[in-house]
Amino acid sequence: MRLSTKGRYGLRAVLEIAARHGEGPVTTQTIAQNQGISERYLDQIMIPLKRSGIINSVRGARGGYVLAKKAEAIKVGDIIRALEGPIAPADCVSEQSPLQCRRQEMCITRPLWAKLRDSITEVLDSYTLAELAEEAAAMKKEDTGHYNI
Amino acid sequence: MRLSTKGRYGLRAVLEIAARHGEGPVTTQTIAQNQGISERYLDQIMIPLKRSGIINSVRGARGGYVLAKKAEAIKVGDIIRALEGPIAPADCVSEQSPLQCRRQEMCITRPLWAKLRDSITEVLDSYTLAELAEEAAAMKKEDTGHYNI
DNA sequence: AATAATGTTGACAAAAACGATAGGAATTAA
DNA sequence: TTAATTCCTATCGTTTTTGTCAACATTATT
Repeated sequence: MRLSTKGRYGLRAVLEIAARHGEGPVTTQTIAQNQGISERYLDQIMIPLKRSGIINSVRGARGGYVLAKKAEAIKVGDIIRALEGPIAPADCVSEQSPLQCRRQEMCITRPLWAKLRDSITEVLDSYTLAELAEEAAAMKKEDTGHYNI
Repeated sequence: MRLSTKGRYGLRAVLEIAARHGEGPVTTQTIAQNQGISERYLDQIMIPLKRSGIINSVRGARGGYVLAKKAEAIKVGDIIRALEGPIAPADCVSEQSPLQCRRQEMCITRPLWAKLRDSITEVLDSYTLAELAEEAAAMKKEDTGHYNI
């Protein structure tokens, strides 16, 4: 029951991009420095985020990353799914193509896992990037803006 | 966001013990056969379950495992915690001794992880073994009782 | 005494997570 | 056009997790 660093770093990265909206493309260097993440590792995280249509890249000098949609339209769940795959406490209740087990109509624990999955998605999909970025902006006024985890 | 086999197997094992209440101690052999789990692996799973006071062991011939308390008093969450550790989507919001990060009062994502943790525990602690075992008993009447995942 | 069961430890392999490195390819600014 | 900047991809190594197996000690029953 643990999120990997990929999902957590990814959310922070996108949050950083959202916070710098209006400054033009944000480089991985900027994100890595501000968030204390390895820049190379960050490179790998940005790829699936781009493929999922959450961010767009701008190549060349003065390039970087920008949000692909409005912050209001990006759910935290989208970011987690892009980086960690479909949400599934057990394979048999995966959001995408759940694994069929021999007697799932006889399985006692399956309904429990399904309820757990729904509960998780409900939380992750209830937060949009805009809501989180707003809080971030409020916090930044009081400090340097360096935040973690 | 995935439960390991330890937790899932463990729940099924305890469920099997609960279902065989009245038959005396249940051996790992019986459980392993019925659930299709490696007996050696099961050995390792039983240890933390015993340490957590969920089951008791009976050594020697005709020994095995029995529930340490009434099935009504055992929550699914207890079993998961015993086998997977404290519930924590991120270390900073662990149920037990959360890891302090430098500026947690400035962290934007932390409240989100905390809410996620609460949502997970709420589901896992809402199910008792008795409730699940009841369903299992009802199902067994209609079939051989071999169920998975 | 023999048997059947748990308790404990260690070793092991496979997979995933984590992070670093290197070398392009593409674009823009100068 | 050249050089700088940046994305992009692939690979590699380390560590941790996951899952399995085996050997031996301990205990209780028969």
